[in-house]
Amino acid sequence: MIVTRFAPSPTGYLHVGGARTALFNWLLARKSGGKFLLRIEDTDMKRNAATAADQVLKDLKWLGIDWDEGPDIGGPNGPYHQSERRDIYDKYIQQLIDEQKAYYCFDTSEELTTLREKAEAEKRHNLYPRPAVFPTEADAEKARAEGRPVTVRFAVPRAETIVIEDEVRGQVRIEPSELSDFIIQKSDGFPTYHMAVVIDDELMGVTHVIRGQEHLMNTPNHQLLQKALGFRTPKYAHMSVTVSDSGGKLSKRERPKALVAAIKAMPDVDVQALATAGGISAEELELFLSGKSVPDMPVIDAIAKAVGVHLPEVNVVDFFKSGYLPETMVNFLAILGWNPGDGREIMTIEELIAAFDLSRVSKSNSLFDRSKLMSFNTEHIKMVPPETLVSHLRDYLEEICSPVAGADDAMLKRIIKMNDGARTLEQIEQKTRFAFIANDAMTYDDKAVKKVLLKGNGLEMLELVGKELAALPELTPESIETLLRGLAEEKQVGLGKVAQPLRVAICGNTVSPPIFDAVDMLGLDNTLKRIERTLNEFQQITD
RNA sequence: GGUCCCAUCGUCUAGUCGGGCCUAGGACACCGGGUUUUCAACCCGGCAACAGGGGUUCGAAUCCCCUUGGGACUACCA
Repeated sequence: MIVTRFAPSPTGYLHVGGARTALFNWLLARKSGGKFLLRIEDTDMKRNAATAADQVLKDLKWLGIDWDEGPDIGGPNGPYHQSERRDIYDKYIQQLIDEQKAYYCFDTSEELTTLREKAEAEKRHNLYPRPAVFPTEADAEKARAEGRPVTVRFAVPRAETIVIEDEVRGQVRIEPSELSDFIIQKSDGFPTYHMAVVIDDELMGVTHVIRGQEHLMNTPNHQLLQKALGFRTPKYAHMSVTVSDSGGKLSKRERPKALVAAIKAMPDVDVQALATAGGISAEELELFLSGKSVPDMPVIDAIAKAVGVHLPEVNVVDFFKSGYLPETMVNFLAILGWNPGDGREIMTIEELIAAFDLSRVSKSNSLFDRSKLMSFNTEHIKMVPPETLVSHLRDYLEEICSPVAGADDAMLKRIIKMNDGARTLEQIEQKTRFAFIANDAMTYDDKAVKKVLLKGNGLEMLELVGKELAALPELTPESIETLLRGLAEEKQVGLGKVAQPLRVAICGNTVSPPIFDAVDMLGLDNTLKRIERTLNEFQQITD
């Protein structure tokens, strides 16, 4: 049976690169009827954030990726937090030391830095100088007593060429003479990633490791460790990196970077106001702007909102908040560096599972193309079953605290129907919120007012429309249509001349659902009030 | 610098393993036109690529070599 896993370190929100790795592992497991496990790699005590692991689970669930064993549901091979597996790792580390396959080291980090700099200056590979005779347990005790850091290094066997049989890259050969003795246990007693991953994958029965290309050069170390411990070597597949359209690897740093750039491009910046918006002090904001520190994501989001800039999405939640569907994300991430081979691109999750195949994973890096993502989202909004879309829209509206969240399911269904052809849930929300805010809370878009109301006889037309609407015996989308069309014909103008002033009067801008629906949704009373308010507000300007 | 990986339209890619079916196909973006009460959506059309140089071969996008370009790694991070 195929067993795959996703093993994030809980350092923050799940970003799209991680989501893609998780997805490929998940697809392979689901396709083959195997198992997919989740493991939290929290051996770095300095970097762990308590809530971050929960957020990653939440993001995976939103995407529809589920797991058969994991930290929240347990399983036969737990615990699934590496921090809770110390005794297991200790046992194997001791075994390697006893067998003279690993040895104690007592270097300080300063000494290691010196070693590294020396190698760099001499333009050679930084190989750790292995002692001829390994220190004993007594030596380690003594070092500990003296307060020196004690680590354990793996003595890399310098024998035959290491061959990685990679499912996507084919055979990759590495000479062991290039490999330095690497640390398997840190001075705080925790294993390093290399040690923990090898032990856990063995004990958890993992058969296929799909991970990012950045791990390719770690694989010889892992294979050597497996051999030394008498473990199996799972099948490996190293996926290409996803690069950003702003250049370089798609990384979490992109959002803060974009925000700093946007703020610096502003002519005058009220630092205090922005700091308040983000909930931090002006000093903290200054540090951020000068590149000396990076605040947490909620702070970044809040400031971006205050500034009014759209930051590039990189975390899974960012896409949620921008109105993308999980179905879109899964489809797009799957198609990034993989294809079913028959020309299909827009696919449901079920279709992806059925078609997935490691042999069709691409070797070259791919760029995260946001406009293609947008197009995928448009397609999925059309494809998804209506009930699913209603539930996605509700989740979205609640997440962004939209006034539209007050609508019931029937209303949401109607909103969706009116917004046929929308590209994102965000667009739907923006086009619909006019009907869910108080009449006097509505704001007018300057350009729209100038173009539609102040130029030509827009206000005159609006006044006329208002009078006719007030006299309408029954308000339905049909009756409004009849009225407006009749009016346009009577005045010998296009429907736009009649509809646009009305649109600006009730929505404040030129973007709205079809005007007949918009009026019907707002109701006659509110429509007339907004027309009156608009006339009052702008009539004197034209005089 | 060293080790390793990669290289087809602007972008994602099909075709590469098992050379001829490739005057290189699709999708997104872009441009032009149509439809239209706004924004979208939708329909029709168009632009556009085998990184360069050597080989091998009757024949190369496909096999080999070199160059160039891009990327990953080079931590007591994972």
